[in-house]
Amino acid sequence: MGRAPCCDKANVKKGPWSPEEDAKLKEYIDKQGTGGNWISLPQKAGLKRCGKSCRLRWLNYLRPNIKHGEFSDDEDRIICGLFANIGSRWSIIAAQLPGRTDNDIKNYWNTKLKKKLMGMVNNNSSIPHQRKLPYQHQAASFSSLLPHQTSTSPSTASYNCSSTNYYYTPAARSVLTTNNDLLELNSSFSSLLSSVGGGVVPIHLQPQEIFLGSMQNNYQVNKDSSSSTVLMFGGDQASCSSSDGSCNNNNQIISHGKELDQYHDYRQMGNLQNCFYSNNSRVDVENQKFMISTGCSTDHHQQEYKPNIISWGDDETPLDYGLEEIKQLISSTTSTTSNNCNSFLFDENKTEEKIMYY
DNA sequence: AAAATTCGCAACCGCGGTCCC
DNA sequence: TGGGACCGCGGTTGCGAATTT
Repeated sequence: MGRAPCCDKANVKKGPWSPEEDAKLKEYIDKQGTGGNWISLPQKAGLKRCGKSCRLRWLNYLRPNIKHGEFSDDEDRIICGLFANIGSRWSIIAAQLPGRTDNDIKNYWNTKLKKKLMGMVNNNSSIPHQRKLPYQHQAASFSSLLPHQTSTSPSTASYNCSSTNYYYTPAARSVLTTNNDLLELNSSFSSLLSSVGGGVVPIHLQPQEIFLGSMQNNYQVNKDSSSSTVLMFGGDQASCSSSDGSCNNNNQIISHGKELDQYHDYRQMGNLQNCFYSNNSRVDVENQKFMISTGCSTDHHQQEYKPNIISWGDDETPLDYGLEEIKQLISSTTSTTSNNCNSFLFDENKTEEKIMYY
């Protein structure tokens, strides 16, 4: 009845493989092959290991043509693309990447790629001990890992900010440059924003203040100001679809309803005019944080706000995203840029009060 | 310089499907 | 045909290395 037990579990070695064990296993398989039976292999090869362990060691480390080291941009794109389509089917993804193992890809995704995808615009400076790339590097590397696409979104947005006091944090500085009174969104970040469903919000106004990034310390909004213009970036719906939302283009305020307790509607901060933001951008008044995201879920019944993609500011961004959320993000790189349905675009021929949605 | 913390990766674990007796 | 072993996969863990405090 049935087969013999695979191994004497009390008598097998566990833990890291020694070079001697590696050599034994490699030599045996080179000469004899696996024989299609991993369970009997360790005994034949003179190893005190479980067959499962031998198989894993061979497949993930010893077999020929295994690639070690950095993943290329192309590999990143393939992984992202496949993950968006099939999820964490690592063995299938690995089949598309010669020399890479499912374990390798899984580790790479969990430790680097996911964070690269989610956190590249996040200023995590408040998070202690966190290793992070320079902002420029993060933005550049992120944009390069997304699936190739063609976008009709402008690659660079410029904003006439002469006679404007503007402040931006180091996080914003990495994606914004000033050039003869023009505030420009770096092309790499601009394309990134559009690729993840965010958009550029160029407005022809005469703002008094522009705040980008964290609103901590010196970057606090002047709550008494009646003329501050605040630029925010983030994906949005093409219409005011929120059930409790409002949309007031005439007053140059685009908002999507009252926010939950800790995430106030920006308008509640004062008499701010010319406040543009998407329903996915939030200002955490209590903690004075500015957050953008390309997607969020607001459970009105549970009174819970869950930013799930990007935050920007001195904010501890949750990186523990759900599979569907990550897939949604990656998927949006193709769906939103192909039809621009989520991107803000400014129509130069229109009046300053109007923003067109495409 | 030492301790604390976090990261990265190899290896293990457990489960579901398949195979074999 | 049923029960148990095997296989392969994805999730999790453990630990050394790296980094920060």
